[in-house]
Amino acid sequence: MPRKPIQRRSTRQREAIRQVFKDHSRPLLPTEVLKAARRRVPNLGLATVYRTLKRLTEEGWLVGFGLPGQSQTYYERAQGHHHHFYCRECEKLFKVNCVPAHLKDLTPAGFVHEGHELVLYGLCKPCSDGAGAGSTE
Amino acid sequence: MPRKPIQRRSTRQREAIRQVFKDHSRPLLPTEVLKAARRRVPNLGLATVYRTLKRLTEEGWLVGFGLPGQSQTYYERAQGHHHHFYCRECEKLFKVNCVPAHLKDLTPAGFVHEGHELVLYGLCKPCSDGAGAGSTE
DNA sequence: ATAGATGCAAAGGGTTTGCACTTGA
DNA sequence: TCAAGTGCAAACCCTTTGCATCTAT
Repeated sequence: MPRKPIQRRSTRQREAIRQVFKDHSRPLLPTEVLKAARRRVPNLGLATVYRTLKRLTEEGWLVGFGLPGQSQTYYERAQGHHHHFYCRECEKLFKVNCVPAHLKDLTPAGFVHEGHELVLYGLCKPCSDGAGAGSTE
Repeated sequence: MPRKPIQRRSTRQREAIRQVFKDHSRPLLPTEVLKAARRRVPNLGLATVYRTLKRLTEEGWLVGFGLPGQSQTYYERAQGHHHHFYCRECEKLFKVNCVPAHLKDLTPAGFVHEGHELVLYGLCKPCSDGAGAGSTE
């Protein structure tokens, strides 16, 4: 039986959430998305944010990822494969280029490599310079 | 003032938990540790497991890490730096060698690299061969 | 009209914490 | 002795889900 493709509607909430990601380049937490999206849809609910993030991720418009040791999931637009540098001082995330070849080489013989997740951590330039947190909003 | 170093006592619970990690080479979840340790200390509590895992990690005897997209934290003995390959089929974790130099090179200029976390994922050999899950207990 | 979407509150899963009791040194 | 450690239950945080209501199409 041909499964009927679920219809997707365009709602104020959904568009507001999409816009938030168009306005921010850095990875966002669900609560950050909620806060930002509420500027357009004041009574937006957190459940809707979660449902929408999940939906947009399934559609491939967003990608979610978690930091080691943190239970929360960050989301950002799915544009180009890259990784992250996490500053333990200001807790911001920075994009880092990927070197697929090297990483793939680590895959044990006979194993099928489908993807990878990498997080570097330490201090970002602003923090290592002794300055306070930078402003990479 | 010289801060008084907190005294560490040797208890049945703590030794039982340590023993669990000596008996298993693969990363374990807190509940798995609980289950295994209860064979020695029947009425061991989950809270004690969490407190002990935290303590042993602070002492450097264990290392904890999380898989992208999973909220749980795995623990294993801190012996030699390495990473993991996660099989999406049988959900087992395999050790993978590390290539520090390459990863460190990804660190943006001016940033201080203190560490990194890498997870490769795909199919392990047994699963890609069409066989059921292997037995890498 | 009607299936998809929303908001709220309740429920879930993992982890932490408060507190009285127990125990190792 | 007595502070460190433990067990239990309640509390927490993040996320999902049930359900009545709302709204694109």
